[in-house]
Amino acid sequence: MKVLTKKTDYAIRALLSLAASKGSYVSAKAISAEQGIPYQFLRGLLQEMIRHNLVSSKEGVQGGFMLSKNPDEIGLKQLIGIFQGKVEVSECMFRKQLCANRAKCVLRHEIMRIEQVVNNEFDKITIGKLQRDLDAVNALRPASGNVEEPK
Amino acid sequence: MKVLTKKTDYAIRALLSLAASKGSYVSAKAISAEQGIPYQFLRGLLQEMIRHNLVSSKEGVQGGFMLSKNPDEIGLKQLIGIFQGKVEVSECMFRKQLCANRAKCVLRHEIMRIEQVVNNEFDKITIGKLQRDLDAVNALRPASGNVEEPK
DNA sequence: TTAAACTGATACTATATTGATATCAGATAA
DNA sequence: TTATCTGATATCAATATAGTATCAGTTTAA
Ligand code: FES
Ligand code: FES
Repeated sequence: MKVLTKKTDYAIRALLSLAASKGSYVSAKAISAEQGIPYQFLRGLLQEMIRHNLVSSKEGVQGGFMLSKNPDEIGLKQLIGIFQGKVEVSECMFRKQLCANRAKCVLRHEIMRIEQVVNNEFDKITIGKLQRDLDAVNALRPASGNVEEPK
Repeated sequence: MKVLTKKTDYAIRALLSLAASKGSYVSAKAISAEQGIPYQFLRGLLQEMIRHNLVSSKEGVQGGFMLSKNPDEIGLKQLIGIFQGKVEVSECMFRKQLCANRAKCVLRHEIMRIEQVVNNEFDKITIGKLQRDLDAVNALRPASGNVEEPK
């Protein structure tokens, strides 16, 4: 059970790159290099995020992408929604007859409760929060961009 | 994002069938009919559950399957672990170099917290609990096995 | 004593999802 | 006026999910 797919993972990283260069355009190429994301794959993600009004773009030389929202207004819940589809219990409830009385279905009820909890938690994690957390960590080891790779 | 795949979904239902016939063997055919689970698919699931000591079997005529544990000792967390692989954050941490200092990685940290919560919640939901909840619901509408299908 | 009702074990197929590339047209700045 | 960008698609490969088929062996009961 994978919580975050590559798409969401990459999208978060890309947004963190954009958040770090607030106010100026960053090219897909630059983000790709910085975050190690396959270039064309990233392009697709950025276009998807344009459609959802998370970023805006500028074409041509020196063009690129920029956040079109406050980083605190971009939550993981939304990103997961965009790139993985919203959290679903299971498709059991779509099979007619088999789950009669689904309004009272116990299993469904229990899992929707968990769904709630998860969504709430993911909603609290925003790009802004991650950015600040990241800054805090970087402040502790101010030297190079890279530290020793843990086992 | 699908929380429960068919495998887990079906496994839960099968276990509920077994729990309802405590002490006697129930054939895969019977479970398949009762729960609307594709026969051969179900067989595979049952065998997998034997390997994990959740059920035991008896071959031949009048053979079948039986719970080999107390229903309260079978939690959804374990079932998800068996049929969907244990909950993982994302595979980002396996790509060497890209996530240096992963011990302090913010995103990873946040998501592992959620992972904890989810696992705890899933662990609380056992076959025994579902069975009791189910009984309670059935007690409210004691007549036929089926009620009107909600829209 | 044998046929029907079972499970064990495995191989296979189909479909969907995920991850990744490739192309070409058009915009823009130097 | 060309190199650097994005827009928009089309395509492809790898993996995961869902479901089917087959055959061997066990057990019960007629
Ligand atoms: S609605 Fe499907 S298991 Fe209940
Ligand atoms: S360990 Fe991979 S994003 Fe942090």
